[in-house]
Amino acid sequence: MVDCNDTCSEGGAVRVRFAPSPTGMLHVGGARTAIYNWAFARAKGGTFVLRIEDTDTQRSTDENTRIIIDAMRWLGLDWDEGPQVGGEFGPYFQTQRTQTYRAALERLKERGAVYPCFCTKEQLDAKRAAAEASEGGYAGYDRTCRNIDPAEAKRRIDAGEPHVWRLKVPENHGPIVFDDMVYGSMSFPADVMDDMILCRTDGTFTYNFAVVCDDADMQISHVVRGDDHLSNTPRQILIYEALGLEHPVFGHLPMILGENGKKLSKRHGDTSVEEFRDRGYLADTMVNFLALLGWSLDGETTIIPRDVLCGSFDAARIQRKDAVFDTKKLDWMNGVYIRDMGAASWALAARPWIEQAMAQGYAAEPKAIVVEPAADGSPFAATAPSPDDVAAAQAAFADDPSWFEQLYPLVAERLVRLDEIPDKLRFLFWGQGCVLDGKSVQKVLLKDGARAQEALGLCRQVLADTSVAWDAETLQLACRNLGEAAGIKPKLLFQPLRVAVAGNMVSPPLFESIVLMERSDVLGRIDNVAAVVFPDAQ
RNA sequence: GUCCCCAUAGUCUAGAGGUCAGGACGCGGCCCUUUCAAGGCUGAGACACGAGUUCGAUUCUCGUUGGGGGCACCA
Repeated sequence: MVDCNDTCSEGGAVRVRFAPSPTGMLHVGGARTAIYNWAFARAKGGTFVLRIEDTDTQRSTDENTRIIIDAMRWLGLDWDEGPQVGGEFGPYFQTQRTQTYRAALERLKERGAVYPCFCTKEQLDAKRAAAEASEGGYAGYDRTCRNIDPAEAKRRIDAGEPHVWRLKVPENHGPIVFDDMVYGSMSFPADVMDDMILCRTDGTFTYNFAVVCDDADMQISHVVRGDDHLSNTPRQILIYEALGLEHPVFGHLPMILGENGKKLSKRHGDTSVEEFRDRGYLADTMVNFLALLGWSLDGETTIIPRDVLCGSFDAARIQRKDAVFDTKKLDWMNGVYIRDMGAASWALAARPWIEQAMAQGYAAEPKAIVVEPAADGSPFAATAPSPDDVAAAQAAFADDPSWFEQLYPLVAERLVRLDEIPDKLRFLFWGQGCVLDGKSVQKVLLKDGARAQEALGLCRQVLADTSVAWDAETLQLACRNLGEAAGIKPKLLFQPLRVAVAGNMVSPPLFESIVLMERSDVLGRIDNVAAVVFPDAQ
């Protein structure tokens, strides 16, 4: 490991970049790379550049660019230069920088550091296939065109023969060495380096060439990127040397692996940050969790607010070992952040799911009591809300957002993800209807000798008494006292009420929930449930 | 085939010659409790293996094994 302070102070201002290619959504591995660059820049008072590497026109799309930028904004990784914010080293899309690559290539031609190659793709594929099949394996381009006489080459180019430009890797170069910010002293033998293609037949430029040009032109001081580029680094250094430029400091990050220890893939859960967002993980959680995958503050602290992260990010503490993405820990951390965020920001972040809960609640309303079989263990059958239900939910939220902050205490300690909200809060919006969980009905309301019907009656009596304040603590005490007088234990008194009101023996706090509902709805619901569950009673 | 990297509990990690190998997630138990949680206390659980170096290795060196990555007219 290299002491970064040395390299930083020598090089002057810290300029780092995150350079995603818009060939897909923002992958969590990419997000972590972005976080490290961002935190490093902030910790060093440097500049964080966002650059879109869209040289692969086949796979790059504007849609993906938009998604990636949105994800960066959502994560709160603000960039100082790049798309939407500009900067003096723009443009920040590689497809708009071809002139600079062309100029660089001309420079290399003048220096005799490149040569044209007339081998066709088909010829190269065939050669590679043959080499791989043979004993020695493939050892790179065989340099057929490297020794073509320059005059001859010029003749063929002028004749319009298709060709690419390759880097002429110097003979007898000696090992390529550099100090990596995380891996320390690195050394690669130069004689195994391929004469890589810099400019394709169609005149477009390859990644390795484009990054070097861009990083040089944008005066990037530290290239912090994924481990998968470690082997590319000596090739790029060769290009810097051919161009007569100093190379930046490199820092390579270990990979993020899936729970199976293999490369993270869609097969084993979500991989893009927008998928995590849509499942109700908070941006703060993602930044904290990802930051800790391969880096530690002190080995003890796990909850690290972003201001601490970008205040104390130390590249020397970046791990060299690949890390496994642990969803269980992510869930735990999200719960911590939810408990910590406060009602106002929760209501804001949770809005889509609260509206969903309401819409589903309305959809179930026709005052009908539905008993769901408990066979599959799922508490509720999904009832599809109508567009009207959805519109009503949105209107309610828009009407008085602050009302919804009252829901926070009901679920703050019970949520792992925001997308669990509908399941937990739907019952509040059922009106006088109720979707009863069959298992809960059996185990609580119809339990032998539990006096459930009596308990329900007692509670109803309290809830119907308008002289008792509609306040959670007051109602709870009044019920408790009545139950005590009747010789019914709290558990046997409250559980039946819980099932009648929430439809399930598991729910958010009972009376805290009840006081958020209309008294008439609560009483009506209890009556409706009783009528269904105890039909012969009266 | 070739080049490169990595190796502390199931997982994320602290550790940089002498530590009771520390913390976190998860898991078990107890407490709290009208459910579920949250919270508190507590328990089990790791230095991949083999040689060296050393008075002494988790820590340094080499090897083995096991993982991972690169070697494209992809990025």
